[in-house]
Amino acid sequence: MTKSARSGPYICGIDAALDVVSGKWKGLILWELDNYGVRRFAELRRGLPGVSEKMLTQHLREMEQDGLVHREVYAEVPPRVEYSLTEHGRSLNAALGPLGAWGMDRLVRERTELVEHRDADLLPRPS
Amino acid sequence: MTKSARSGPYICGIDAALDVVSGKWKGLILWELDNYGVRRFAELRRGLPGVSEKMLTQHLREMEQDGLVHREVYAEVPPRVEYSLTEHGRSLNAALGPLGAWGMDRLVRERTELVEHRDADLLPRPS
DNA sequence: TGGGGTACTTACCAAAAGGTGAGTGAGGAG
DNA sequence: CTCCTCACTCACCTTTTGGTAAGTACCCCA
Repeated sequence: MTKSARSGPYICGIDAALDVVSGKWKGLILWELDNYGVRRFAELRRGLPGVSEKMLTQHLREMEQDGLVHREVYAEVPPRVEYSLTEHGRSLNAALGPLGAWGMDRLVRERTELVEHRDADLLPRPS
Repeated sequence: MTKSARSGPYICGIDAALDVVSGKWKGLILWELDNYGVRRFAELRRGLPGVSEKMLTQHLREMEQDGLVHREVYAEVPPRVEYSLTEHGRSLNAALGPLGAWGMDRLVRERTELVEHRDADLLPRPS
């Protein structure tokens, strides 16, 4: 009961998936954890320029609740906490692959169009 | 200039893509338009139970700006406006496919776990 | 003794997102 | 004559989201 979805009900799978990745930094957290495998709190913070500590912990807790990340606490001093992706989290990242590619494509296209516009503005139309 | 991205800059493609689909109803709008091909405003409203007219127009305008949907206005009375996906929008939907599948999987798993929990609660442990 | 690092939590605030209810203006149904 | 439909727009409000700054408790380094 404590682990059920935070919102819903969902109409389709997209709904359910978007709910889990929506959050200013979640995409980047996923990407960072997938890239490095294991990361400590401060490493993540440094890897996400501009994130506040509050949001980082909040997002990590939610993703833990959602079964995406694993949190390992070592009872040392100074404290050490390591975050990594669960199997479920890794499968989410795989499912996000095509979307990421689409986004990259879009970014490239945007820049291309801007360049074209600049050229069109600079060059007088051939008469 | 008027058509550049609404936010950014983006760190990776996921970022850019999520920006375009984040919005309470955008996933459903995409799904509805992909399903039916062409939909009128009122049809979309009826297809998205609970959406407010304000949010529906707002989301449609943003998606139009982002080059995902095409808006065709017929100068008739009563007014008629038809929405459909652009090529870009259809490619986004394709890229969302795996994510949607992941989400469905997650929903099914969730229900399965609930059922397992219920069973575990109902059945006394074999001693 | 003072500063930095570890991984947080808490209170307070600002901005963004989203909902509500009204109004538009013409046509068609009752 | 009144209400409903179409596709919106607008003003106002609430909810959600995210940021800021401080505090915690202990350690290491100079």
